[in-house]
Amino acid sequence: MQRASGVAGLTLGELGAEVGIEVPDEGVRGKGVAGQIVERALGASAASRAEPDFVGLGIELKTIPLDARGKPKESTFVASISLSAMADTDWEHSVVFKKLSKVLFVPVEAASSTPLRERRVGRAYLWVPTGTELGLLRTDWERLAEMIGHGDVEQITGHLGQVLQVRPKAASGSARRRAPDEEGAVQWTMPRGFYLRPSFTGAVLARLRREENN
DNA sequence: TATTGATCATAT
DNA sequence: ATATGATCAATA
Repeated sequence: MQRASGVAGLTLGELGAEVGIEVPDEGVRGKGVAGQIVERALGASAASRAEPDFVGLGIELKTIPLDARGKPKESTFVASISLSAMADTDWEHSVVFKKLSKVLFVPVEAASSTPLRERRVGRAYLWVPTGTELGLLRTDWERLAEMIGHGDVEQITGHLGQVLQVRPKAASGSARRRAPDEEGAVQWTMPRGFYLRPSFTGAVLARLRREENN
């Protein structure tokens, strides 16, 4: 938290220079760069592993783009899905549950009119989900996991899930992964990931702000 | 204009 | 290839 408060107010360009990461001019080339910069600045493991970023602390780091009103501009990617493993996993053992047990949200200005390098980093929030929040996540996760396990992955759209959704997560539209079909055999489908809806992360941040002021 | 589906960059 | 970091851009 001390490190996080130390980077609040800096721009991505300034912080990127400190940690040796160049900020691209084109927005399309800068996807993820805010996360990379903040990872290095705060000393996260910075490895692409299915574990929390701060392994010893069990804390997952997420930058979150906020608009001028302080609301999330985008959904928050949580984890890739091992489609073949979903049938044998329950909520408490899921990677989503593990990653969301503790999350450090680091806000970043998101107005597309502001060049990436001029966007400022905000004050961080440490989110530990309440029982209510966990219940919402669990309900969505179990519904989606059951569909995948039963071979109905192709029936899943981004419309499903009140707070947690499943959406494509791939380098291109031609990517394919193994998944169970309706008879338990293999079918090939698009890689997918779990994402938190902006309305949910917005409500979470609003709660954390309220509690800060009380 | 909000949301879903598609895509971009880096690391192992 | 597949995980991480996400945002872009077409659609509803």
